[in-house]
Amino acid sequence: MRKQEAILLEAERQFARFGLEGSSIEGIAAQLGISRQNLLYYYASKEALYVAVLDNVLADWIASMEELGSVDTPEQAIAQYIRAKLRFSRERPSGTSVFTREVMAGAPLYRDTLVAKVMPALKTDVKRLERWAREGLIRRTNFLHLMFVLWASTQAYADLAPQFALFEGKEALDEQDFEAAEKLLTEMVLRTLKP
Amino acid sequence: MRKQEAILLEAERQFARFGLEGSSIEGIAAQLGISRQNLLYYYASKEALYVAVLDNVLADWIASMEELGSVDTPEQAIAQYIRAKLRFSRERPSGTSVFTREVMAGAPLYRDTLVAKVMPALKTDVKRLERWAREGLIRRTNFLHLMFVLWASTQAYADLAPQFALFEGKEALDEQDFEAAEKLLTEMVLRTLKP
Amino acid sequence: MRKQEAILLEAERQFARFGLEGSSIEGIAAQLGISRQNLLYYYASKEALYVAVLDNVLADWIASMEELGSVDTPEQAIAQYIRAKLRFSRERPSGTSVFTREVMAGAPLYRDTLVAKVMPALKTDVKRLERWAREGLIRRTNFLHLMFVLWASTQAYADLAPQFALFEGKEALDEQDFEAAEKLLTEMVLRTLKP
Amino acid sequence: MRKQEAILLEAERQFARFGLEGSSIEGIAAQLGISRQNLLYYYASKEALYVAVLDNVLADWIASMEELGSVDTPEQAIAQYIRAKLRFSRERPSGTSVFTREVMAGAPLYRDTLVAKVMPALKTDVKRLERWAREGLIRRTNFLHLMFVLWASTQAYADLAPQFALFEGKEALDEQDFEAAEKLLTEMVLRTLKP
DNA sequence: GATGAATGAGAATTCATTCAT
DNA sequence: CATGAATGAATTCTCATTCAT
Repeated sequence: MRKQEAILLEAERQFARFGLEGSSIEGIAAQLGISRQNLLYYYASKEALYVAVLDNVLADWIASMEELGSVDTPEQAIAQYIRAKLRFSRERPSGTSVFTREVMAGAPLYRDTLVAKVMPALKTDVKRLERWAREGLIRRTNFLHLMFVLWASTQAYADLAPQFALFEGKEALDEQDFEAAEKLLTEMVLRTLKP
Repeated sequence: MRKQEAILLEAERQFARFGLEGSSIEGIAAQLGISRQNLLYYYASKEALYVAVLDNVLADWIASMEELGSVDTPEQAIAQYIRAKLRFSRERPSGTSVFTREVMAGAPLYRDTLVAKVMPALKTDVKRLERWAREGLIRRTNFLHLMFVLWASTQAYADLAPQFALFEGKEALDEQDFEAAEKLLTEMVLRTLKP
Repeated sequence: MRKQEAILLEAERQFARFGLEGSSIEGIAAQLGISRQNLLYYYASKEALYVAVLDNVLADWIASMEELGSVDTPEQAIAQYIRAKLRFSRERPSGTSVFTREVMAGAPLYRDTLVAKVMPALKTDVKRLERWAREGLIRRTNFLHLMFVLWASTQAYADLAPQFALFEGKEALDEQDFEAAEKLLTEMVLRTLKP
Repeated sequence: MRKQEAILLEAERQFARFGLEGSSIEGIAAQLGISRQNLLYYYASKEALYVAVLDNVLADWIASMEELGSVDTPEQAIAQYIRAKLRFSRERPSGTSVFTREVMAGAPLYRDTLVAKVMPALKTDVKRLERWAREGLIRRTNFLHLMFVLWASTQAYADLAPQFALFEGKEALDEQDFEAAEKLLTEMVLRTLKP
């Protein structure tokens, strides 16, 4: 269905910007040139639409992070992780922000999914870092908080992009910003983990 | 007035969690045990209250960051900056989050203040880092993005605290988390900037 | 058509319980496992369905009351009338209640049919009672109101059945209740009419 | 508050005629010349208003039935009961009908109150009849169902009044009808209970 | 200061109904 | 026959705000 996806994307955009309560079904439908009731034909309620948006973003996010398994060295793995996460922030800033908003609200509607799907990925990453540390490939540090910092930083290039751009005197972040961010973050982590 | 401040703090808490549209004057007043008309006596409108909250948070934030000037070495300065920002995230998580939300929405109501009051501080910090780099005290890197990363990370310990806590299996972040974060971030930045 | 009747019966059940406005085409269709559009294929509108239900109930009611003509004594006639009406209340409680609801609403959609088809039957009954009174077979009393009372009482064993059952501590009225009602009502009327 | 009562009475009238779902807050408010929101200022929701109506009717009904205690003979008691119940049907037909509608729907919102407040009164009445029977003052019969019949009949003079009037060719039931009903019902019961 | 009363604006849903396929 | 798609009309309810006291 073309239409369902269009609704999903527009809803994502508005939820990201205005939050669940700040967005209206009317506003989303209007932007798409359809009637409010027609939108409700596809998604039975605002909340259902919201959850569908989260589901959709999460699925894409998981897909985009999955390609990372087949990497040899810690350096490559870390560089790839940062690149993938930043790319997602760049290509899907709204999706990223909807998640941040949900988390900031205490994840009232998405806590279970967060625990079921996001937490395991994080735990796997931490365990891999710990294994590498045991093998002497990287220096030991607080890997969980390292992941938090990486998560927060890469996320911010979507969530806080307007502020960053404003401070740079730009309309929006551009490719150079994302390259600089990637370079810096990779540098920071690699230096931190150098044995 | 005791009451004005109480209103401000409760509003801050609710705006942080539910956003501007997700919060209601009624809800804030109810939590304080006063009538919504009485609240409106102190703050003429919801938007006025919201701006007052932002003003209040910003003033406290600026105050808490100002003590940093009189420090000798880059190492001390950076350690202090991270400590101060994390302390603010810990002690004023709601205030921090209200700001993040406002920024995520594109700062519709607070853009000018952001430019007038926050940007200069950031520019000063960046310039100081550049001076130190010229003096050979620290390694040159993209200082602006470094500040972004620091901002994002420290902010996240307020905004994403529920998620971090959830992933740790805790009810809320505790002192150890903030200490770990401070240690890790300082370590990361210092290693990044080591000449 | 099997289906038309199934629709009619399910609609009768829901109209009886929730009223015309309290019932929805969707709800009736769902109970039958068909789509609401399909239901509308058989009955062009909700109102049409409602009238069809009333027509259907009325036809069956008239049929069930018609067998009464060929009875010899007043006693037998009265006993039979009460039995027939109670049996209808028992076997077709929903149909009975749809009628009561319509009447309570002032019969906005069914007044004419009521006058054309129900009133004559009532008048016939009253006239027969008056004839018997003239012949000295029964005591004279207000026969019209007697019929009202009989109508109301027998009807109530459908309409108010949930309340009666509740007061008896039962889930629903059972055979004994209907037998008791029949016995009592017959007794009451016969004693009332004994010359 | 004059206004609260006015709302209650108008709501009673409309709920009686159109049912809970068939009535609209807008319609009730319009009839009173106030805004929909103003009505909601007094009663927080449609359901709350509905329950308030039922509470109000029940209180008045209980009050109107309470005067019956101080009566000497069964004959007087029965006559008084019928008179009181019919008077209530006459003076408060809407209140009576709201109750009937609620019961017909299976008492989804008022079952508990029905059990707590109405059932005891009925049980008391039945017990009193049984005591009189033991004392030989009245003939024994099924007193519970006798009460049901009385309830149904007297109730019908409110609920089915439009139909009765229609059958009599009147606009509405008048004093004579209620007198006839009272006379007939009393007669019926007394004859039924004559030892 | 504080609150009862009132309202305009808007938002989410529900629902009957139509139309094309 | 049956249903996916779409919409107009209501309807409940929430909420910020105003005003009088």
